[in-house]
Amino acid sequence: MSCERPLSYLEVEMDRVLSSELALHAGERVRLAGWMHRIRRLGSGMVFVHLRDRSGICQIVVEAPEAIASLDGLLAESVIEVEGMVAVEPQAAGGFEIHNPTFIVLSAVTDALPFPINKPVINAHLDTFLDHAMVGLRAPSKQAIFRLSAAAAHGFREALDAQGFTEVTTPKIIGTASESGANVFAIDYFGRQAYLAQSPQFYKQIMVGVFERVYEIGPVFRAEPHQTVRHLNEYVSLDAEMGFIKDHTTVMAVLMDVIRGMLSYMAGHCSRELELLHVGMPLAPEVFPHVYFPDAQQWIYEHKGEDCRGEPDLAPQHEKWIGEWAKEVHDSDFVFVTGYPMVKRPFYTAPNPKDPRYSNSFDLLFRGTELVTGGQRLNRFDDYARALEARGMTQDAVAGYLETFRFGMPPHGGFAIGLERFVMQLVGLTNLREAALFPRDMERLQP
RNA sequence: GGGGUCGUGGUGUAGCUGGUCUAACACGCUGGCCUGUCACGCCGGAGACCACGGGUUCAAAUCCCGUCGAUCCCGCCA
Repeated sequence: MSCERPLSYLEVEMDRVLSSELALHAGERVRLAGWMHRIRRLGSGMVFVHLRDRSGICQIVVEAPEAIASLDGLLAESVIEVEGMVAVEPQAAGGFEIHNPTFIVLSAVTDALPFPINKPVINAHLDTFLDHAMVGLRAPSKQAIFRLSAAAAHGFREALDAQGFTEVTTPKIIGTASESGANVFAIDYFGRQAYLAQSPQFYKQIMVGVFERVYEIGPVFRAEPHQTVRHLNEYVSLDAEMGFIKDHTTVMAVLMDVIRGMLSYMAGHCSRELELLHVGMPLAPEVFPHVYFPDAQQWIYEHKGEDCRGEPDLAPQHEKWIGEWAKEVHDSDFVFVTGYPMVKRPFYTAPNPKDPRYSNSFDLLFRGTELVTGGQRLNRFDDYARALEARGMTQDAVAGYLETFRFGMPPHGGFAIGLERFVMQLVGLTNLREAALFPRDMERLQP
């Protein structure tokens, strides 16, 4: 029996140079590895290969006949290892390129891609793209979207960690369809009926009783039969919940801090992606403008001539108008709408003590689209008992949840940001599906 | 769930008031030319019985009906 020591990460990576690091190795012979992003065969003895790795793209100039021959028949996306000389070359993008290369083909591609992915614009319908997302996502412009997505989540974590929040993960398979029974997916759980969680709401509140401040990044599942550019049946929710608040305005203050944290993390770490996607940072003032729900309706009535006063909710068009108002009058791409009517909010929502028709809750609109919902929750058991009764719900269905409130819960509240929506609005995508790696909607389960 | 629009080579489109459409263009693929390309360029080539089924007509990619698929709006939500 042999007992060979596996190579460490450092040893494995030791002599691999990334395409973005050529400047550090001018005049040296280096080894690179990656995908053949593009190959241009100029006649008689000159070939340009663009090599793509996780750091970017660099150019390799091939002139030796035997090196050119080693690339025969290879199509884009072949995986190759290259050894060659780093040369200073003003003509090359970035100022450096690889000369006198030799190649090892790690994985040859001989079939044409379903559509070219090395063009500035991907020329494929969204549906076609999604059918081939496994390879389409390699396109730099598509990569950039999901690097931004990752950075947004990172910024969210960083901002909340700094405020003493603890990250938690809660079950996505749950035993009771609690919050609003109609919108959950039922699954078979060893012969019993179970459901996919449509929100970590109950668990994050429970965890406030443990940690005071918690957050969670995870998928949520909505069995809503919608077919629009801003809905998915599975999406990533950035959830936060905190105890010992004054009311929903405390939550709003934390949320503003988080949004700014997300944006500044992206600005600091994703300049390349932001530039590639032509994304301008949104206007996010120190304090986001906010408008009380009935006042928003009154404003719409007076300025847009549409009378939605008394309606329990705002329509997408109303949200667009509010967003325009915030931008024009307050130089902000973000705007809070506070005090949504209690009838439109779930049973755990805390009412406005001065006018119990309205709630201590809010939505945050980002460029005219709903991005965040949040608010203050009830925190006393008796209030829950009354709220459930008023809605004709039984305590049995949520018994475990209610135990939390029987044994002492502080005034608390929280919010949930839709990650894909955030990225969609930031980048200016026209369809939320472009902000999800493998989106799930009513029709799509693959890939 | 209600309504609108659309289905043409691998991809994106043109054609669609019926008639040399033997289906055009661009990207991709492919043969050739070019030693500085980087959305290279130039000359050739392959590849689509026009989503599927039925109907009208002398004649259908084109008009009608149905089916399937896609897409957008509304409702609902993040």
